[in-house]
Amino acid sequence: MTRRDWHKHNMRIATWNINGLRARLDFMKLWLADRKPNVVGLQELKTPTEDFPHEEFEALGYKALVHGQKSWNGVAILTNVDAELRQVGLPGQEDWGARLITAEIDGGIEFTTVYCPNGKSLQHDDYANKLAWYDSLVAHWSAGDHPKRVLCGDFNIVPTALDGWRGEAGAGTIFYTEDERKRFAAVMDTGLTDLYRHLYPEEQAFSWWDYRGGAFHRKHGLRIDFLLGTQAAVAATREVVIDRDYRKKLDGLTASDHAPVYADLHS
DNA sequence: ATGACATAAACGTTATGA
Repeated sequence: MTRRDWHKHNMRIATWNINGLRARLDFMKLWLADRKPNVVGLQELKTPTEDFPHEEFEALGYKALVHGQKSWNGVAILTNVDAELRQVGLPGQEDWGARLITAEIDGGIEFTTVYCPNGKSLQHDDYANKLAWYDSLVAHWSAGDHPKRVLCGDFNIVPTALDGWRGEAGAGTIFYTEDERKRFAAVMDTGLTDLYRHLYPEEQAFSWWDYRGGAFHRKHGLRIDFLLGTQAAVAATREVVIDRDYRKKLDGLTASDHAPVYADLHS
């Protein structure tokens, strides 16, 4: 079996909010070499598209499709298999940052990664914008059609009490509001399943911890980074890992405040 | 206590993040 054929049957896909591509480059290389993912959705590049360091990833066998911008936001798809760009930006929401990119992956997966708006606070205009951005995401996603689709990224919503360290006490506060949870449910209702939660219905596992106040060690985290898939993707999923070891400092390098999340798919 | 950390920005202070 050639390497190309192997990838048609076994695919490791991932999502990772890296909190600054240029600041995280050396750390990312260690993770890529260790976990060897085939497709990675990245969020929060904080880098203009034209400054993306393609050669650094090409040296590791990856090419990148990039939707960046200066200072903030920015998404990309890294692949070591063939991929074709399908969509750059969320239609109707281009003014709210570089937050969506889609590629067709060799082997038959349509792969989209998103960096959903944070919202800042319930009183802030960004909160209403966050809800509107989700409405646009649902409309855009519903207009598409592909048998094997993955929507992954940093969703900035805590879907259930189990997914946030504050549990039921968080209800009604930002990330935990009914309005946000309705939007997340609307995304799921387009025919998507949370790959981690599907395999581990009762586990409490977080993908983000605040840098401040020793949140990681105090287990004050949130699960806000998701790999969502259609039934064909769910059926192919063999394992899902929230890679919390890579939320820790490594060889003196600072980690992102988000852990990578990856899934192994077989077909 | 709106702090704590970390990142980027023609910057030594401010905006953003979740």
